[in-house]
Amino acid sequence: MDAPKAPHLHLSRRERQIMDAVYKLGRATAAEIMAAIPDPPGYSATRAHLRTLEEKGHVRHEAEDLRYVYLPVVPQSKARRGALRHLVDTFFGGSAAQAAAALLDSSSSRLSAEDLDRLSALIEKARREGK
Amino acid sequence: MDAPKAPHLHLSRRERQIMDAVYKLGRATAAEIMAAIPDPPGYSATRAHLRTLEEKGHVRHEAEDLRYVYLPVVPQSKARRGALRHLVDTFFGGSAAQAAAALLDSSSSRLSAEDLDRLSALIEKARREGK
DNA sequence: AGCACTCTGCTAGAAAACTAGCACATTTTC
DNA sequence: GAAAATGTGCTAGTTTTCTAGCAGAGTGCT
Repeated sequence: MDAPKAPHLHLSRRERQIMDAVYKLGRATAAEIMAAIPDPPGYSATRAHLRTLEEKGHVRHEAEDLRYVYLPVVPQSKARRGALRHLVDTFFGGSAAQAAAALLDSSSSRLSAEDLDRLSALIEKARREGK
Repeated sequence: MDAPKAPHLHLSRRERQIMDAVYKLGRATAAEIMAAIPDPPGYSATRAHLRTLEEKGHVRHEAEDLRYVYLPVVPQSKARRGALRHLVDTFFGGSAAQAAAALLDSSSSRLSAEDLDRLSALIEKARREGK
């Protein structure tokens, strides 16, 4: 039992930025990760942080084509849940519904018809289950 | 223009925890904030961080009944947007729909009938606007 | 008044984060 | 097979973060 439950909780600023990049990219080299960070550290610093993160159990690496490709230890699907829970908790008083409403509202123009259908279906499902 | 656009981006670990507490509580004293942090710093440390955060323009305080009550400078409604955008971007490939789906899916049992109605209405609205 | 309590501001030392640069290894190019 | 590129591990120094403790100010109680 070494993999942390809540990935983001105790990370420093840089470590968090790097983990964000890793989750965003899925799998990436040090150079790619560095490039994905807004206010990027140097290459050397990035690698050092990645080594630290690996030691802490947040990422692992695979040797691929002569370099290391880094991957999150906690899979994106799990990490998502934690991140969502945290956000809902701190910004929406724990109400997932309010958070969902904010999502629908803020980017209504970008949702495709298929997206809307899919969401409607989920709501119907929730209705049935809740009944 | 001194208030930061993306509140969470450059904060240290403790500062981020404190800002989370401030947003969660809305307005709170140093003691309340400290109590709201999982792995809390000492009272003295909390106050020191609050002073730093105030200096950086993240929080302000009002004297109330002999103590200071701290409030976020960027209102929750704005901060939410940024937080959502960031989360959607790093964990859901930029797809708000996927994020919303995850929200509906993960906590379907907790959504009330009213919540579901409200969400349905939002979806309908989006459909009309998108058409 | 004197004492206890609670809060603030400040400061300095410890701890952690952050970073650049070097040495070594492997592959590619000439 | 030498030189250039590219990648790794490591280490040590600087900077920032984090923290506890103390002094002062205000309030309320006896």
